[in-house]
Amino acid sequence: MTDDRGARRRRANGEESRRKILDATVEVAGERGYEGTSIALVSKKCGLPASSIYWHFKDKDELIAAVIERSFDSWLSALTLPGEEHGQPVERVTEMSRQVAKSLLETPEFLRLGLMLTLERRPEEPSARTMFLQVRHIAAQRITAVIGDFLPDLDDDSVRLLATYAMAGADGLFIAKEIGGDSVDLLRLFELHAHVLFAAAAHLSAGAPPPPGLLSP
Amino acid sequence: MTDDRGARRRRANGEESRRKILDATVEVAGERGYEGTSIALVSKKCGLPASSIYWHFKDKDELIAAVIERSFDSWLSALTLPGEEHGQPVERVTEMSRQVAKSLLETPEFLRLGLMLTLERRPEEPSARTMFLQVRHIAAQRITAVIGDFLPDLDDDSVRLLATYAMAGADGLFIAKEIGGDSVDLLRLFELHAHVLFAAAAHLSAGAPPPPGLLSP
Amino acid sequence: MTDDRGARRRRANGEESRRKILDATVEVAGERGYEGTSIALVSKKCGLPASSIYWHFKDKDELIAAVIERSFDSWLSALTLPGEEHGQPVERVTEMSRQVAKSLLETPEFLRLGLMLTLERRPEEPSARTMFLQVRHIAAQRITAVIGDFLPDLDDDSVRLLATYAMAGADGLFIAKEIGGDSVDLLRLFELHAHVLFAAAAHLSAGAPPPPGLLSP
Amino acid sequence: MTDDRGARRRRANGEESRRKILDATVEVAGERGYEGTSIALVSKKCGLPASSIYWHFKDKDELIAAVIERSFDSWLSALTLPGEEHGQPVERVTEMSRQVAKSLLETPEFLRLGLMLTLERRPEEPSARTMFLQVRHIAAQRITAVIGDFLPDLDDDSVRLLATYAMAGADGLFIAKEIGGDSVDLLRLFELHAHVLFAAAAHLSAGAPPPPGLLSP
DNA sequence: AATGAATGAGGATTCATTCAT
DNA sequence: AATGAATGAATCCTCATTCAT
Repeated sequence: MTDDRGARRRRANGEESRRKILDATVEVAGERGYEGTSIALVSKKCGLPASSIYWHFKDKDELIAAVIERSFDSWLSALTLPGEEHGQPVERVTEMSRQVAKSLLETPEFLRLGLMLTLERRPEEPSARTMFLQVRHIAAQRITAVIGDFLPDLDDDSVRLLATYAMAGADGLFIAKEIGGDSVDLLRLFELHAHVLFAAAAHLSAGAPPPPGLLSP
Repeated sequence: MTDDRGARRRRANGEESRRKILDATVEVAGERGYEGTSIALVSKKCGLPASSIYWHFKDKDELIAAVIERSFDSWLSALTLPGEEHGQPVERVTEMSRQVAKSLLETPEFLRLGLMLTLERRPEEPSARTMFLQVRHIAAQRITAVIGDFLPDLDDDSVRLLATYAMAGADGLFIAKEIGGDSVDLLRLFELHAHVLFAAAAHLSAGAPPPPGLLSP
Repeated sequence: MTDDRGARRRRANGEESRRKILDATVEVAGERGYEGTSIALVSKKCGLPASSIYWHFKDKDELIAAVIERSFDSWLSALTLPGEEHGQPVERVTEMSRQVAKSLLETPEFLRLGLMLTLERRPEEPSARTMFLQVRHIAAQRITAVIGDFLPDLDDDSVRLLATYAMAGADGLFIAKEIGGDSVDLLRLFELHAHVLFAAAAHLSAGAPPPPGLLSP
Repeated sequence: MTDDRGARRRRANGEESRRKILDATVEVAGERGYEGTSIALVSKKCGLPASSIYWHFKDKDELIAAVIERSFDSWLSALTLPGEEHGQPVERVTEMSRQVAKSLLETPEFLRLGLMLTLERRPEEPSARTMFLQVRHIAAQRITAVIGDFLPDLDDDSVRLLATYAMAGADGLFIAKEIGGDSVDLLRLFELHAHVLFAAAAHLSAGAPPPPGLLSP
């Protein structure tokens, strides 16, 4: 049995190698961004020679795009959103926020790398960046759907605005956590964010000048 | 006279060269981040040879730190905050938000580069990153002061939480604008953000007073 | 029956694969020479994985040698030389020239690749080069034979010189065509070459100091 | 004095370095062609690190183009063509041929590399190839001029044909020498070539006047 | 008869930086 | 105050080839 393992080690195993490469790449790219990710470093981290990486991925760009894709998938699946059947809006949105906060605490590489790619404005858009914007678009659509569901009276424009604001808050809070470290209570901030979204919704549906103090108890 | 002029010229050129280098660097670094900024590219953009850049700046790290510093200064000076004497809280905060939104639209390189540096988690913290965190800390203190001023009843913890939330919103909205481009109405979003901050304040001050120490580790 | 067909199919595929590889290699090597021909490129062109190429050919050197060999064969067979029985020398040589010109127009890869290999002076003579020199030697012998046949009075040295000159002309004209493209009338040039060979023969048989002006009308 | 030399060695000397690089490159490229010429090999031959080569030349392509240009110049200047004032046509052309033969024996790298580039048909024409074709075009014009001078009665088409034939002969004989080595008497072959050109001229001017337009497509 | 996977060596080129002038 | 030239380390990527299946 143990002998077998030794043999297996020597045997080519594409699937596993691919996984090892991706694992190493998330780690490196999540720390250092697109340019900072060198094939040599990934190679060292995953134990495979650089040329083997090129067997599995056309080039660095495709490698990082693959990382984004996989990270998003695993991040999404880590997000066990509450069913739609129970609970009141406030509680459900709060629960969602909590889920997102937790997932960002557990797998921060996905968003960190994605935001780094987003902020880069290089001439030749790397496909990794495009990939992130795509998966982000998917997330945005989900949020829009949820908001439209919860607040059926809101016009489309306001729904979109609210969705943008919701995502922006998540991005910003994530960054705050990255900077502040342990001194930042991400869960509480996300709770606040959830609460506040209702205020925003009220503000938007009430139309211009929302009566101040409406939201305070 | 002519000698004097020649001398002045030469000295002036020194400063002009420095400026040209910094100008080129904001452009490049704002597009490509820390690693993506190469001395050769900066050299090509500013027309001066690479070795001249090293006459003005010790190394790449110091160059980018200088860029951050200068960008922050010019960003701050573009921020003509309203005096504290007039207006109601709501209006004043709204006006502040508008100012910030406008400044981010005008000089986005500062925050873009800063956030890129922030997200990078490289082993040897470049002083450019540290520089950004410092200037960001200054900004955070100002916001905290303003909030404490407006809402004197709020406990310190809540003020800090609110300040964090305020900055996070700004960061997130900036990113949303970077991604969405013209389809994102940054001014309106910042207005919403201002409103929302009051709701958050209300939530924090009225809601079950947060157990002290919850936020600090 | 069906089994048989399956078996035959499989065996036939072996040969077909070999052919596909050779086809791809002529194309690539005719364009880029020995060094410029990469197994990866050939693999992409023929659709078979690189390792399959190594099943059919020991290494790159042998692959290109095989290409040379096959190209020479097909070039030779495209060369329907006139029988020795009929016609006068002038006409027969002219016809030969025409044939050679036509064959070079139809399958230029053979000579192009061959000349590329010839001009390369690398330390370790690749067997591909040797192969070309061998087949070239065969061609040279044929020409020598033909010349000796036509001009029995010529001494061996002069025959060899003439043969060399004949081949050199063919090579040079081929190159001229490669450079000049459509603006070069290869057929007419080869006709001229044939004519001129007789003048050369006359010059050589007349012995040293050829009477100047003998050839002018 | 000797000390000075030691110091000079350490001192940067662009002109000399450039020359050393070019010298090394002719040697390598003349032997191995475009693809076979590696920057590492050139670096080793000239003693300068690879990165220094990139200070003097944008890339490999430009380096080899520069080699072609310089080689052609030095080849041309090695060609001490006889003055036009004295001698009979036959002798003058014979002398010219001898000069060309000698120059090709002395500096064969120029034509060898040039022909190698010529034969390559890669998609992205390297500028080195273009450069060779340009200098070759200059040479062709000179030959055309000389022929037109010597044989004023010849129509333009025939002059061009003859010039093409003359150059083709030179190319072919050069290749014959490359293949045959010492067994090939290049000087005698070039003498033969000179003679033959007169025969060709006679053939063209006396023979049925070529139908005009025959050569143009 | 074929191929997916692996691999070390080497390819061209760019990097940040230095140094003599 | 500036710069032409140099340099070693690193960059991404391709090379020819092998091997287990």
